[in-house]
Amino acid sequence: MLDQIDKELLKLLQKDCKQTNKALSNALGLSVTAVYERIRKLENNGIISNYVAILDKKKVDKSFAAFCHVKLVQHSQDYVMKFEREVRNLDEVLECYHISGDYDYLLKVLVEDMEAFREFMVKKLTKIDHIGSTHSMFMISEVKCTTAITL
Amino acid sequence: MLDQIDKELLKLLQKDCKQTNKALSNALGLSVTAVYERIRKLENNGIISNYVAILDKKKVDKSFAAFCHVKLVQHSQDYVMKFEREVRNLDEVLECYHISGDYDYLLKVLVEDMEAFREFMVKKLTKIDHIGSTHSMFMISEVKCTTAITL
DNA sequence: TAATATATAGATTATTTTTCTATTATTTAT
DNA sequence: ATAAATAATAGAAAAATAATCTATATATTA
Repeated sequence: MLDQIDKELLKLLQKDCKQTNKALSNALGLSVTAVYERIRKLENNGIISNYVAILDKKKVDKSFAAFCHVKLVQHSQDYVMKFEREVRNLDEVLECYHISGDYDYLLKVLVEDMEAFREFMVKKLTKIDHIGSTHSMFMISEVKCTTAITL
Repeated sequence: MLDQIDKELLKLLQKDCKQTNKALSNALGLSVTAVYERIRKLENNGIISNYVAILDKKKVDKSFAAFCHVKLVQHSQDYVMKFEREVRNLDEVLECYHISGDYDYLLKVLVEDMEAFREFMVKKLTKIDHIGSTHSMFMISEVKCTTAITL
């Protein structure tokens, strides 16, 4: 489905999606139209889901990251649905996964500082019903953070 | 530093960075030039760090996510530096954070399936020197996954 | 309040994307 | 193997967009 050229193209677009088709065509050794058609196809079949601007966390004063484990008191369909819906609406939560192990969920939370995190926990996360327990870990430093999937 | 218009603009660009300046100008009630100049400034001062294509994990057959805790045997500058350098070079590791708590690091690993994960652990991660212990959790489902920071 | 700096709008130019047509590869069926 | 059909590519033309420039308005500071 994806040939080697597509993979190379996706690698380039995952690094910088604003480079011109001309630049991409040079890098790939294709014509501009060939690149254009390949991108259009990748967009249409949903392999490329969207194009986004990535911000510098420090420069926008959101450099405090926490990872929160959450356990629900019960796992009824109802409680699960409600929790997931509410978590999706929390701006501070960038990622949330249902995971295996001692806890049910792992959340990646991004705020300005510890005080903001405390506020988030007290006023938002633990206000969600049916949360049994939580356990948080704090980011000391970021070693790697990319969105690029290697194909 | 960032006024309300900038924040609104960044929100739009974090959702879709390929919309035209015309579309942005309509949404913001500004002229195309005003939008253009604001974006240029946000790029130049590094608030926008880059523009990337986001791929559909399932469609590129990388829907198995794992979160690995890693503890080093020692925390000498040397071991730490070496571990971090090697982890950065692993394509399967999209994110790696030095964190507080029982373990030293939390890694987000993305591969095709459990077998690929096993391979990753045996052949790559645990091949890195000075790793004391690891503990992995597996994603059962993705509740939320965004790159957009709310300002 | 005047002087300076900053932000905006509208018009123009340069680039880029998109469309179109023709040609070349690749696949499929006979 | 070969002809027919399909898909991919290239180059040229048209349409859309980005980038630049000049002038005007708005805000800041001395």
